[in-house]
Amino acid sequence: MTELSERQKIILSLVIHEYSRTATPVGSHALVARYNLDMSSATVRNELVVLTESGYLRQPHTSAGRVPTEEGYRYFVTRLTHASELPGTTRRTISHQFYQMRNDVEQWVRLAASVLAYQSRAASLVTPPHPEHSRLKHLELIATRGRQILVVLVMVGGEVRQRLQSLSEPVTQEQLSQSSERLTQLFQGADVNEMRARLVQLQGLDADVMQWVIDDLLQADAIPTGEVYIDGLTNVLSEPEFTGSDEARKSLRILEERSLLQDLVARTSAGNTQGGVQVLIGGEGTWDELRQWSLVLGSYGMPGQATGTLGVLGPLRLSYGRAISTVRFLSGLMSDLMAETMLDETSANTGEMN
Amino acid sequence: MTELSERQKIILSLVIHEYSRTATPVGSHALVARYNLDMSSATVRNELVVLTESGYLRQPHTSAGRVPTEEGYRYFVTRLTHASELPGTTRRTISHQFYQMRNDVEQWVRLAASVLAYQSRAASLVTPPHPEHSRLKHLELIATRGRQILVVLVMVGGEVRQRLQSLSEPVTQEQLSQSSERLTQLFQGADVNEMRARLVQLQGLDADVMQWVIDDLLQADAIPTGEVYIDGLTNVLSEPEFTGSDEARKSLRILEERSLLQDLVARTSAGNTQGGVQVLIGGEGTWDELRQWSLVLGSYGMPGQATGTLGVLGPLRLSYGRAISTVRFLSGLMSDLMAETMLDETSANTGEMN
DNA sequence: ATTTAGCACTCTAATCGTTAGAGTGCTAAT
DNA sequence: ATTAGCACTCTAACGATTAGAGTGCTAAAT
Repeated sequence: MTELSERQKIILSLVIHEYSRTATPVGSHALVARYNLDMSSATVRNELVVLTESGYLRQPHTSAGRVPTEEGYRYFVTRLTHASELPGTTRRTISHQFYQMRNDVEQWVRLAASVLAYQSRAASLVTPPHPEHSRLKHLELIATRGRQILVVLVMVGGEVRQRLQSLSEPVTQEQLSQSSERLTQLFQGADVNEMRARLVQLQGLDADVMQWVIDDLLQADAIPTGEVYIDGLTNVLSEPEFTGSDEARKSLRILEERSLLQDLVARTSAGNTQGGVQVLIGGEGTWDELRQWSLVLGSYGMPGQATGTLGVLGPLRLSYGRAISTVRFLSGLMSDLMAETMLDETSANTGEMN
Repeated sequence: MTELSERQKIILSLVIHEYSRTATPVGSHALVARYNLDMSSATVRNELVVLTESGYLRQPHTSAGRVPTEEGYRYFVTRLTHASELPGTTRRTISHQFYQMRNDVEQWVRLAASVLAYQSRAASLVTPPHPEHSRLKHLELIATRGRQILVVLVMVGGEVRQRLQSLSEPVTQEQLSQSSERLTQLFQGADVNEMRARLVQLQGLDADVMQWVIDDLLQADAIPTGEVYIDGLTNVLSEPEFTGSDEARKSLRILEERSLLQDLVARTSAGNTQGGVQVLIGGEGTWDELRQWSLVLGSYGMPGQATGTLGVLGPLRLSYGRAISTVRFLSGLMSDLMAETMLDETSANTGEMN
């Protein structure tokens, strides 16, 4: 509501910090003792009353310490401008690990999930880069058996898609190779719309193939992203808030509700933002399943081309500073790395680059 | 130790069944009441003494009911010959779902994990099919930018591998295409050994490329399998044995120890076997991390070519009947489906088929 | 020779006061 | 404005008590 004094802000931060550590309500005495505050517990107590009345703190019961409310966390996160960076040595170590496997994007995803989970001491989730507007780079048709062929699509940006299809009648690898070459020539750099526009000019095998390709790409663009890698589950399962059976345990279901996560990841817009990083606290009133969770989300990749999402998932008393700085760092690192390893050579044509 | 009487076997089964249901020690009265046994609790009690002395049951404390020991489960599983099949309607539903997405092997894996978790009410794990002895079907080189090229390998069986590589000097797509065609001609149907043998005949770009291909395949064959899909975590997390914090919660770590799972999956040989399905109970003395878990493992695919593993992971009091029948059914279904969709057309050359 | 009824005994888990301690809010003094 | 002091509150821990489920044994019944 009303603006807080500087001292109140500090006390709020300390309460949040202490509660993050201990997961138990924090009282005035404990605060003064632990942080060597040069004021008395009574003074702190007075401030706590204000913070409680403002809705940033809450008392489980009359004679207990204070617990941050979702509002409290939000205020704290918004004010968290100084968002500490990761230490230099850590940054270098992580960069090094990524450079080690710069050839295998699939590996990045796992590495990112692992690093994120370790650094934030919470669960992490990472999606592979997903082309926002796929453009074809190369098309290859390969005979497998009888009337079955394998369609391999290489997209601009390096993504490879494959699909098995049945033809109405058998063809030779010879024919397939010719068709591949023809279609690659014709549709190189094209996106779905352009393909569809030019589809009418084709006939026979070529037309069939391009119809499949279009279907496949439409489907791929519609689904936000295939898989969500999750790591650090045990970090979060051992937190006290997820040991009680009823409400708490039910909320673990979100770890399996991939669809929910995809939904979430899709609209990385709601909630607090912190230097390119989104912070969702307690589901923000919208996602009921997330009432017990906080989510720090970032994205990586090249906007307009291929992007992925990465994030930290933990209890409300998540260590936001650490989570945010790690997400931000990885977000930048992976984006740089992507730009470096697979620069888009069609950008000249499309003019999408600035 | 000594052979059990028929009645003792029945009672053992009932104890296991009841304990599976309730997760609490089962006593003589409860057994008689619940299963309408036409004998008195005293008689049952006498038999329970025998079963306990034989090591199949155990008492948490003097005046408690009985709990099955690992030995007890093993005996029970071994004797479980009648291994009930899944009901016909269920089988048909599942088959239908698989046929729906017969084009996308990646989807099978997820579907299998989902079905397995649902049917067994436990966690499930499934690995994608992994070629045991990869043979090249088609090789494609694609220019990306400057000196970077994308190497796409299509293996016999349909697996597609991709890898980004840097050349020492730039080449045109023209050159790459020629090289692709040449190498595909030359190495079609070859496995790693044959590639290595014929590598010396090559030079320049071709030699470089084949060296990468060999490296990649060696690495791929060495790692048992890339990813292990897990589903149904919440099924297992809500079980009472995993709510206590100490020993129990620590054992959840195995869900993240992908390496352990891969190790396990690799040697599908130890432990009890039940019609092609492996049953590991309580780590079988070898895997300490699995002391609290049981694992029902099966494999699918075409032996000698590409196989994957699928299994159920749950507490010791897992519903073995259900788990085994589901694993067996899926194992067969997926094997059939694989054979059907991607028959190996080089088998004539290699003579590996019977 | 089994099977079973009966009974004394054991152990857990739930219930219920009791209490120590951490914390609050208020008032009066600094 | 801050703080010392104090009465008050509420939880969580502790201990004692008890209901109930279960056992093992003995003696009677089949």
